[in-house]
Amino acid sequence: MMLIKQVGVMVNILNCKLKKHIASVFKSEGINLTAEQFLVMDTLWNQGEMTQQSIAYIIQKDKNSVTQFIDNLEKKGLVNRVVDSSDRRVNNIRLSKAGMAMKDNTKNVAIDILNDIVEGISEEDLKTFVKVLNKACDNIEKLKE
Amino acid sequence: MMLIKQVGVMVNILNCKLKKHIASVFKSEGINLTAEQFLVMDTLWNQGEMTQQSIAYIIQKDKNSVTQFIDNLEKKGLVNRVVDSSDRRVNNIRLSKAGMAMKDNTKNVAIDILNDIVEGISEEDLKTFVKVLNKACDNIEKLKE
DNA sequence: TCCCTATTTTTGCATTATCCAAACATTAGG
DNA sequence: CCTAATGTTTGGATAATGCAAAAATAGGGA
Repeated sequence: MMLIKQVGVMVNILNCKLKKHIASVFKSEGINLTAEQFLVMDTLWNQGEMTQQSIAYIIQKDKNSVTQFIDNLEKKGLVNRVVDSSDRRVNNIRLSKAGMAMKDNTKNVAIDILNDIVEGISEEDLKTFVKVLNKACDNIEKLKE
Repeated sequence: MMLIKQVGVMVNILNCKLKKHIASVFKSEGINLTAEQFLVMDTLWNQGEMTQQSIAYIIQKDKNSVTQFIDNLEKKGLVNRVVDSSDRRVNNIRLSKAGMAMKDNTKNVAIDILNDIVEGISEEDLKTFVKVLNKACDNIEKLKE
């Protein structure tokens, strides 16, 4: 019972601390991205050009939020909207040269941040942690139906 | 490596889904509280009247955020600011009758939500999950120093 | 008592994330 | 063609969070 209550509170607290920490390290490293913008960039770095809809699906945000993320990334000159040649409703989001250029450094910084954060946690516990995260998300999805 | 990347993404996703789900269930149950406002109310229900600073410490938010939470809860008539008699800088936050009255129902709804969400997850995995959440938070705190 | 500093909270201002509903452009199916 | 569906944008709203400065009060010396 006590345990269950911790889940709700702690997920919220960890998420806030994590976002704040990422913002702070990114800033000190000269990386001008919010946590959410990083999620988008990371998706593009890993999987290349894709539609806003695919991005929304992968990072599990709604389309309005993604529109805004892309707006901000476009303002920063990191991505471009390219109208799809076979379906003109679709925007393909393409990394700009600047967006490409920051890939390696930013990914390294992100990996370092996460390594610092999981310091002292066993591989096994980490596996369980991710498993529970996924299961909880699935459960929430199922509750919607 | 893949595992570590999941941590950052999944914590963000779970937190969003959780907040959204709580908002939706609270709404359908006629409970007019955001997730953060609930954290404040729950703290007051459990520990009684306390200062904004103590609340901020317990729910791990900064003082500005807490000021806003209390503003909104006060507007809803759920809490009152009571100036401390021995130190007039301090506001003691006290539950109103309405704030008290919603306690049992709201706590039950919250417990039900969390039980639904951890459905199918073993007690042991849940313990590990909470342990990792706490450890990760601690790690972030230590990185600040 | 008076001054300086520390503490608790508020204010003002800004950014960001998120939501909803409606609009828009385009495509696809009958 | 026309209608329905799809991908995206827009407008309008609330909320969380951050920073810096201000306001009110307390407390410790000189």
